[in-house]
Amino acid sequence: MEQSLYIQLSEKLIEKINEMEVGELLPSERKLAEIYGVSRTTVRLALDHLEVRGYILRQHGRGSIVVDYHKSLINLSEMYSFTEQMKALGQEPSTKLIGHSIINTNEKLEKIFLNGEQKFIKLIRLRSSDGIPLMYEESFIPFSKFQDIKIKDIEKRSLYGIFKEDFNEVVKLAQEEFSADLVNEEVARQLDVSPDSAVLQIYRTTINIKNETIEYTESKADPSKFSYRTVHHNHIEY
Amino acid sequence: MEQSLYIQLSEKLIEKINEMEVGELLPSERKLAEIYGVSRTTVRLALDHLEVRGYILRQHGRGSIVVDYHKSLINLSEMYSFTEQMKALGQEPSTKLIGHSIINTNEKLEKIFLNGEQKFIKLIRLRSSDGIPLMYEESFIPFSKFQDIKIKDIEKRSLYGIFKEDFNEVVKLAQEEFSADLVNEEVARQLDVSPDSAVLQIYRTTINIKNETIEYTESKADPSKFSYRTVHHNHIEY
DNA sequence: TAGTGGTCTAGACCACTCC
DNA sequence: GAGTGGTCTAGACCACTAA
Repeated sequence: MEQSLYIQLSEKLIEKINEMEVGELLPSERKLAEIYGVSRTTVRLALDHLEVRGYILRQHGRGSIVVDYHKSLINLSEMYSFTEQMKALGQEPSTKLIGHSIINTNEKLEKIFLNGEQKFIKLIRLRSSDGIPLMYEESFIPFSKFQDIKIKDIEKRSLYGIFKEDFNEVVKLAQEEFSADLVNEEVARQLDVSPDSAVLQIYRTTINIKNETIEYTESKADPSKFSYRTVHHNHIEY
Repeated sequence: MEQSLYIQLSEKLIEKINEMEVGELLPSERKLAEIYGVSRTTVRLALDHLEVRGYILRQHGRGSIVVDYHKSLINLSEMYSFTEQMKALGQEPSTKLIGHSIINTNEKLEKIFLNGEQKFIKLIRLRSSDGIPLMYEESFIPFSKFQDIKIKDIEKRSLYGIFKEDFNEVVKLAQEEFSADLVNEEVARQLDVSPDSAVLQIYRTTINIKNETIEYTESKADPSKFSYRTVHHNHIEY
């Protein structure tokens, strides 16, 4: 599959940016268009892409400024994928499947999935990076859609990869909610933290291209080892 | 100041979307261009704006689908402003200034501000919504830039409003980090939660248009009353 | 196959920054 | 005033969805 021009251009520009210092200015949009033989529109699409991902900031009348926010970001507007994010930060992710079962629906799951599904597959996973446990995750996926999932694959492939390759379910969007909680005994043991310590609680709902909910996950992260960073751009006036 | 065409168009489209049902399709981009007498580029800019803010989803070959994610979101790519976000959710925000002092720099602040600033103004605020305390915030702003700040205004105006109107400092971008912690005695008392309960810990650094750090804030939120939601769109392949 | 959103071009004018 | 990013136009072709 041939990538679009502006994506290719943004990749070339990332290489260039990696050789530059924070605070330096990129060539102007018109110059970049000339250098790479594309229209200014395409250059702008590539720069939009880089701005959202924390490689540059743009300043009206001045230019595109190199920044390094991308280095410390778990997430910008990209989809969350533990595996991908850890690799991007130069760490070696691993997943251990602690348990799996088929459960009946309950009030909470009904409110989330809204499709009358009666049974769900529950997956309990421990996520580690460079061998250190970071997150304890309980995931729920509808049985009718994913009953043929290969349990053995779950430790080796990402859940979203399995969804796409084996079930043709493409994740379009995820909603996440952040909160905090105290650990229980089981989670404390798995994460190797003291009982009654605080954990970062993340609730994630993922939605496919047809607007159906296909996954709900509750994660508990050790706050001393895993935190979540994001960047907001100011688009509105104050 | 005249707003750009695509912003005006996006506002008109929000009115239209508010009269539609979730799941309905907007007119096609070409039709919208014709209806509103603008180019398709302008329509696309307006739709980009709406997609990022959770009003629509776009599906290649199908159309722009009305969704209501904007209703449950504390944040999309908009800047974080407690006051604005609470109002958007239909709640009445209030701020109580618990304390303020001038402090000397320390190792942590030096690493964050990186400009050799020697003194900082420290503000301790309690943020409430409809009279219920949600967040305990400690903010640090450079003394040399903001020494003339009117302390009395802080309970009445938003900090970012004061920055802009009184100091001509426009916030360009904010970085936030989410973690979790146990409350201490003072915070437990202020938030009216039991000692040793967990709080959502938020660290925020805000940066102005010249790339200078102008504020650093540590917030502790009561997780039973305040959580943080966000949406990620899938731009990459899995 | 018709219609949709996604990408891309060439060109124009405006608003802003910096000298 | 020169150069920059921001907005806008008119038009084209491609890739995808749905009937």
